Amino acid sequence: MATIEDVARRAGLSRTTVSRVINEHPYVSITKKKKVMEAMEELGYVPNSAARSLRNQRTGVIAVLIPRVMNPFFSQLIETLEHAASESFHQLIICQTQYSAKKELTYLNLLKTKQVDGVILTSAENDWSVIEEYLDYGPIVLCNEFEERANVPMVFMDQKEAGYKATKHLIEMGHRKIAYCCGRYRSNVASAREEGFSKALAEAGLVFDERDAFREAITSEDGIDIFNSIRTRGSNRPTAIFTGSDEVAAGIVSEAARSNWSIPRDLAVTGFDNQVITELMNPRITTVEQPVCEMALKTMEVMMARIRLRQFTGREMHKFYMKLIIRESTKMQAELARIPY
Amino acid sequence: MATIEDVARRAGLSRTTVSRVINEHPYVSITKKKKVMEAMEELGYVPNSAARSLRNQRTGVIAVLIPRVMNPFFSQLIETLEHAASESFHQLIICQTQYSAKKELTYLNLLKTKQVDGVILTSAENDWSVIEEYLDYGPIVLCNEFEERANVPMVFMDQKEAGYKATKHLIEMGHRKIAYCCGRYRSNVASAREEGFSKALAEAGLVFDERDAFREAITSEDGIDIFNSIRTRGSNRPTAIFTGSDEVAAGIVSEAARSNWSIPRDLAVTGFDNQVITELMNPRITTVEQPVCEMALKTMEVMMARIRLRQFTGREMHKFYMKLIIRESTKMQAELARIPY
DNA sequence: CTGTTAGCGCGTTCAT
DNA sequence: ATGAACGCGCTAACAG
Repeated sequence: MATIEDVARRAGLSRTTVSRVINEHPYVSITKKKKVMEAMEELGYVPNSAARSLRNQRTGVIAVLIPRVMNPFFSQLIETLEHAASESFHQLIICQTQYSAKKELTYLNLLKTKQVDGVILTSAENDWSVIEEYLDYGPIVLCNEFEERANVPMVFMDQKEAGYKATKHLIEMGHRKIAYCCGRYRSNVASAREEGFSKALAEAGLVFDERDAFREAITSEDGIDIFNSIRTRGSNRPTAIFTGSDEVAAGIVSEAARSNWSIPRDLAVTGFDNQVITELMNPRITTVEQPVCEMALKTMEVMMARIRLRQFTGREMHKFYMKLIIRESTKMQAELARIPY
Repeated sequence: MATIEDVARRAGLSRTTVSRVINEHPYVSITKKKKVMEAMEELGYVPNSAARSLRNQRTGVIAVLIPRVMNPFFSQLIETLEHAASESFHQLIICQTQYSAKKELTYLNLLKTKQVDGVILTSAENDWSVIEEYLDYGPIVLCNEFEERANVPMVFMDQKEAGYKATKHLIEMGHRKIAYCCGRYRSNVASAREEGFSKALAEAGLVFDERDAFREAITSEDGIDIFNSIRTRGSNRPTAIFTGSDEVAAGIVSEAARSNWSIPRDLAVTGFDNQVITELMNPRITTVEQPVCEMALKTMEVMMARIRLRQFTGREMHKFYMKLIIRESTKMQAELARIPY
């Protein structure tokens, strides 16, 4: 491996001059600059990043913590985050917490060990008081996740509004008994959605039956189970279900078809995230679209600012809003056709 | 930030002793070891990884290059790879090439800059002759991708067999005119599948009509387009289609339902990868299952060996085999029911 | 404009 | 069993 020293010798100059060329410093004569470039070329020289990090006290790397890459919402987020990062000449490293608090801490340690300049947290597994301590070592930005007590930037969607509007839509479609379904219980995201759901119900004078709550639904298989538990229930079944995940919704729709239920007639279903699968199912699934790209861009913008200013603490809220996409899983085709566009 | 020096002072010992404790070196008395541990605890000391990398000439990080995290085949691969890496006390960094040759080179440069100890390549975008040069800087292991000329370890599935067996299944179901569909043209993976496809056709005395070839199909939307191009073709339509992607297959099945075609009666469809969606579509989709976990484990095992031995070149083939999963998109439900299990 | 020098934090001889 | 000293490769004063 060629080092900066080798390049300097070959060019007949000092390390400093070579370093200046690398870092596009002014005050280097054209001729010497050219000499250095040639030497670098000939030796196939590339700066050693560990040495640079050590010297500069920064790595140019940002960690994004997500639960799992297989979750399409998060992988879509990553797509945009990465693009934005490279625009700012930073690299992204993607860390999967697998919903494990311990793994999350392992990755937060990247800040301590100086392997990354900042951490983007999309779904906190640990209590905020635990996470907060890492702010001594670098900036943390919450994206998607939010936390009342947190003294850091937060970029998130109004989840309460999402729960509210989707549920209100179901009510407008004539449903009076609506089931609720979300992923892990203790997430702020889930509880905000539930608030919105309850608010819509309350406004319509409806009651929320705890038997209609499913709070551990993540996969399409969970959706299948939920459908069957509804189907086999004798009387007093819900006629609609709000879900916090397109995959779960797809599982419900799929299993409903196999049981010869007609959707939305026998059961109306809403999903969440507007993933590809919602358009492939039959009927297509009504869903909540999140402004993922805008959120990702804002997140990176805020992160860059924090890194630049070395300002790790300080609350900052950036709220985004959803869009309800109405399809056949909640509205009869005939009704949809009547909508002018 | 506390450094090793701070810890040494606090413990009233030398840096060397502290370093020995950190690296679990023998020849440190119990008492002093305890003292060091205490000092580290009190100061919240964490070793600086840049300094360690610089000194040790290794980072403990491995890069995995994949086209996109949103592709479920690759994200599943990553799940297992990451698990295996952490078992070997290594970290994984996930790099998306976005099918861009230029981006791929950017990431291969991580080897040159010593940011990673090795690179796992799952889908090569550049010609092998270009990639080969990076072998001067660290080990490269091909996983999923393969390349006749490559002098590195390759872990892959027999794609030709997959194309052959899936196609043979369609022939056994009575089809005589079968369409072929794959992703990007110039991939070795795709061409091996096509070889198998052609072989099955040839054995049955069937001809491969170029009008039945679709070679740019990646997304479910591509599947929709393909279905419509088949549907609107007047006569001489294929009665079955082999695809190299479950998403494309799902697009076809979905659009077929909307056009009131009956699958598999009007068109039989096979997918690839056994993704969740194949079980959610109606009918469920026949597909090829790859031994993803086994391949990931072998890949990491081989990578660790190469890193340990500092042996970057040397061909090594690890071939794995597929499993055909037959469902209703190729076989009438009545027929499937007759299969004993 | 250019070179000399002094660390960044750590691990490892080589002494003792 | 412990410590002193060197250098991994790079950049930023400082001096010219």
